[in-house]
Amino acid sequence: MKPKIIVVVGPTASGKSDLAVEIARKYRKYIGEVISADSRQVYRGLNIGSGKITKKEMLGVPHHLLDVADPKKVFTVAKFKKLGQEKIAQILKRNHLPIICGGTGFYIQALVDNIELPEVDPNPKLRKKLDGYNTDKLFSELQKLDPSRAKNIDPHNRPRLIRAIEIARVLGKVPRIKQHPLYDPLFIGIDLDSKKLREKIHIRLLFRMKKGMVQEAKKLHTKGLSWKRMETLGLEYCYLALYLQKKISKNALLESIESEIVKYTKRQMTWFTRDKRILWISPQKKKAMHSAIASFLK
RNA sequence: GCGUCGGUCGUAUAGCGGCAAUUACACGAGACUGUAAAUCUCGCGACCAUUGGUCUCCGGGGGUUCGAGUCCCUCCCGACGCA
Repeated sequence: MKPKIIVVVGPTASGKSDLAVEIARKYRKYIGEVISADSRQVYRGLNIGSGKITKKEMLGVPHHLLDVADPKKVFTVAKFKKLGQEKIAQILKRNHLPIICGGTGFYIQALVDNIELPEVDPNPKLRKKLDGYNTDKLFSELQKLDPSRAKNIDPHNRPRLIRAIEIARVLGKVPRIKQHPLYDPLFIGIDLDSKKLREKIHIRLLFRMKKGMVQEAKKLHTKGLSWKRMETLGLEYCYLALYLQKKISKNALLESIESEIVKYTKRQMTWFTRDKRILWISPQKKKAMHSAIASFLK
């Protein structure tokens, strides 16, 4: 029997963190510990802007994989998967219940389904060279190395083409993706209608501005995070970086962040709705959710 | 009142006689093998359809032309300049 875990998913601002804490505290027999699955909350110092849960909001529930990386360096799915598996093992050893909670679909898939990622380290030299090629050339290069991968890959997506070539160079080809799940997951998805979600996004944004999101970004920069790097972090940090460099106005800052977040939630939903295991729960139907969890844990 | 420039698909913009009409944003749908808040694809007048077809479109009205966002006349609206 595989160990049981709970997975809480949903778009940004839907209230995942609170729900995870609630679940962690609800079942006395199973003491819950939360593992965050968020590609930005892993970084130290990205707090308000990434919507990281505060100590107070944790209500004593242990949280893992927050603040485990230096924002100056690139964190990856592979690292996340490794750390996540370690954390889950530790939690299970204590006889506690792991609750994975986050909005980064790829991270969740990697960890929960234990997908086998090709063990090929990034090769900066090769990447630099390949970056000089035009996209058609990258594609034909991959076709030569691994025709079957070339068939499935998006021929316009340069970063993916480069990574595929990088792998094929070392392994001869890009291995077919395999998964060997280690856990028995129950997926809970937070189901909010888009109007309600937009409202929450708006209110939350204003709240975070008040809490000092701009100052946070400024501080990150004085501590050595380059504007360029901050821009690649996306959403709020991207526009905060532009704003602090005086490239956009305050109005543009707020408008851009808000509309980018809305777009991001759509991309998240595109990912999540593909996973038929997810039990979608609207906030009014929490009772049904809890009874589903209770019977799952039996 | 005179003069100049301009009014194009939600917004901004291209177009200078063969056009359902460029590009960007917004919007919608979707993909996802180590940057995943990233990266990328498709659609965006309507209706049918397999390639394709039919209709309606560029401020209003009229005209020239086989054919008009595109040229001419006129009217309406806006910006700027001169009064």
